[in-house]
Amino acid sequence: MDCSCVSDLLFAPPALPALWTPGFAFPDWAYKPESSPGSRQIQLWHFILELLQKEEYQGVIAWQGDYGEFVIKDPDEVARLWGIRKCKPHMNYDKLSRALRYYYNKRILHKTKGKRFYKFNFSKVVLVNYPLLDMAAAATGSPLLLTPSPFGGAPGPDAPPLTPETLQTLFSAPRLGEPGARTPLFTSETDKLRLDSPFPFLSSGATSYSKPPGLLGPYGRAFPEYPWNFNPYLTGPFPKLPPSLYPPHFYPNPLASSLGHLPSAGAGGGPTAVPLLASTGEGLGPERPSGLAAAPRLALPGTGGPEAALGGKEDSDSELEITDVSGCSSDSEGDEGLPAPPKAKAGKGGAGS
DNA sequence: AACGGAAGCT
DNA sequence: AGCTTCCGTT
Repeated sequence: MDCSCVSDLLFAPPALPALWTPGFAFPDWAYKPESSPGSRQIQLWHFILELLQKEEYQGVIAWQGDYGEFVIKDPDEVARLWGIRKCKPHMNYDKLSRALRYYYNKRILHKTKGKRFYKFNFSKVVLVNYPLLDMAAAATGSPLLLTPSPFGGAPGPDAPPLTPETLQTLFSAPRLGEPGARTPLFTSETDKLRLDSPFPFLSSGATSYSKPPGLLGPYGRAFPEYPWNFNPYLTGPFPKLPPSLYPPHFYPNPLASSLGHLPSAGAGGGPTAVPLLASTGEGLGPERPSGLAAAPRLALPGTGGPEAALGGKEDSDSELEITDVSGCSSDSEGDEGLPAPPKAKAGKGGAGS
């Protein structure tokens, strides 16, 4: 009750400027859990997403593999961070992974080959947060939404099912990265990138999609460029998170302060009402070469040095960031002054898998 | 390292 | 409901 954990503070009424258009700069669903009925606390998948979104944690957890795949490079650290967030000092990977396993049934996550490799089911995540979309789609017959079966009944060219471009248009994202270099998105070749690829997960949630060979091609392409303007591979600087959601307390990231407002491209009367569609998540990502994992990260827009954000130091990340459990009251756990020392990652240089 | 049952907590 | 804790099994 009195755990004055910051997670509670996340609730703080966003002093969001009118400039902030939910659904635009960053997928609204990414933080939806806090406000979703039934769960006022941060959810694990959300936290994971959060970490994945910050490059500081690349040595700990990072997108890797295809679409929504990520790997937990440093299980202990992830667990520690999670423990801090939840005021559960005794959290460990064993427990955390149990929670992750519960996601299997929920179809939010599933395991992929490789140790500590998991994969997000974005569509599920979106659906979870925007059940209305589904209904709206059904009701309005909106071409944008979940297309029942990409095959056979696929909408014609007239009613393209949610192509990235559609999304792009709808939620035109301020793409910080330059157009050509790392985010070629949909070039003539890629623009066929639509839902002609398997989309089983929508209805079945079965998640066994296969990538569209045609457009994915060999690893050589850029990032998937997710719809909703959220590209997991591109821990983009701009949209980032609304400061109010991620208190500096947890993420002393200069970004926060530089984010007074967001470059909501679609601003000016965009379709804010309906944030995004649930489909695509997995169907439309080209693959990402592992080599690109460390692709040049975008620089922060204008403000504070990007350097500050991540600094060149990946080593100190864990120590710099979330280590503060002071916000947690002891009564919520047996956490006495946090026995867990700022675990210095001994031989963690490479942070490799 | 991963899985999943079982019980417990909030 | 969403974990957390614990644990036997693979």
